[in-house]
Amino acid sequence: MTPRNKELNEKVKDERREQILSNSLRLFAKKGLAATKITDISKATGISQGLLYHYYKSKDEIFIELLREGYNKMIEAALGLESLPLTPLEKIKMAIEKLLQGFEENKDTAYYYLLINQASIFEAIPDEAKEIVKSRSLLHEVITRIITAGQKDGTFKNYDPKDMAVVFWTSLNGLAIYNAIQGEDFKPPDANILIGIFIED
Amino acid sequence: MTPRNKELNEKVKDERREQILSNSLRLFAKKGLAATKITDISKATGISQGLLYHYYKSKDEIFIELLREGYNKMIEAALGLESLPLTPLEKIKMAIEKLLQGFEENKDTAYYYLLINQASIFEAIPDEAKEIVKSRSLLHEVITRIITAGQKDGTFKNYDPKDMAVVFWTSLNGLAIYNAIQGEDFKPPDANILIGIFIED
DNA sequence: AATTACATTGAATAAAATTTCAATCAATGG
DNA sequence: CCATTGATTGAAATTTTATTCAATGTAATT
Repeated sequence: MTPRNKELNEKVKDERREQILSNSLRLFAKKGLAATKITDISKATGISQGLLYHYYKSKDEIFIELLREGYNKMIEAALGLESLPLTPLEKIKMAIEKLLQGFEENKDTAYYYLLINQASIFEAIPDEAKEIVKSRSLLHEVITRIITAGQKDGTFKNYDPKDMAVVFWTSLNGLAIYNAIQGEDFKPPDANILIGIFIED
Repeated sequence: MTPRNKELNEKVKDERREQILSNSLRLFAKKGLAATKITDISKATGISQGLLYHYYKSKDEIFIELLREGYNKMIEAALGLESLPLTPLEKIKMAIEKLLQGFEENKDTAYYYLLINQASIFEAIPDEAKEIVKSRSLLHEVITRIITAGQKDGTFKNYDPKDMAVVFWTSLNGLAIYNAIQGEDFKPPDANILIGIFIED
């Protein structure tokens, strides 16, 4: 009865979704949600506009899915890092280095950062997206805990750990944006400069 | 012949322009260029859509004027700072403190930052805007010079001054964004944390 | 009070973008 | 090779946004 293998069909569908998401991520990051038109996405993906609606019911839905993906990746990375058997200083170093390296190697890392920024800054984004970015505080909490531990063991400077976490995230975020602006020309600064925020060297 | 005093008329016109610009700045910063509609601007300014076109021939034109204003303010501030009779360390301190203070006191400061970011990041902005943001490098150069001076006199750490300038600007930029996200809740972090990038303390 | 200049309006028009949908196509199991 | 399913298309319909413009209002000048 079934005219086509169910699994294969699902696979094709997943691949299409994947293509749409990956092109949308790049476009949203480079042009912004509002400036990215449905036709931009379908053209970039190489499909008709109609087909896009077969997979997603709106641009917003795609944006939300990407945002959720991005957030999950970041939170996973942060919690993973926290649970590693490393000293607080090693954890902070690793976070900075991995991120800088991520920017260079894989554009998606930076793209997700830009998406999250858009969702955080702009009012004109879907409510569901606004909900997702509220979990931003979770990331601050992870870093705050690592910093507090680093202060207890005496390696870190003794400023308010929340302030330090703010500086940590905002600096990396600033670098993500700088990376996006520079494009191919991006050369990450020496990670030790940033580490100087946390320790005397 | 002239039915109305020329100067008064000019003054009224300037005020209107001012109103339009000030409302546009806020809207562009909070919603982004593409998501800000002409009707948003006219409604916020309390004028008809038609009148908007009497003053500016497009949304882009308003954006470009604001961007130019913002850039000029920043470059003026940076060059002014550089020429003050202060030590390099005092200059860097002053830059950080003034900026953090500016964010708290005057929303426009942060709004201009967001505008510049949009113009830098997004592809879908007018060519003229792209031209303006190229002068971003001027700001990096000013800070690089101050840092180099601070290294000569022995107060600053000895990383590549260009790298340090990048970290300086990206960190402040990150804070500007954080400030925008937090809104009224924004509490600037202790400026000394950032100063730790430059000196041992 | 009449004239003039131009700010201002609001609605009409044009352009752009989104969404829907009937028709076609392609693959597969029977 | 036929029937079925659902992916895919392209264009029509709808909605949103930008732009133009004829008509009106207002205040200063003569």
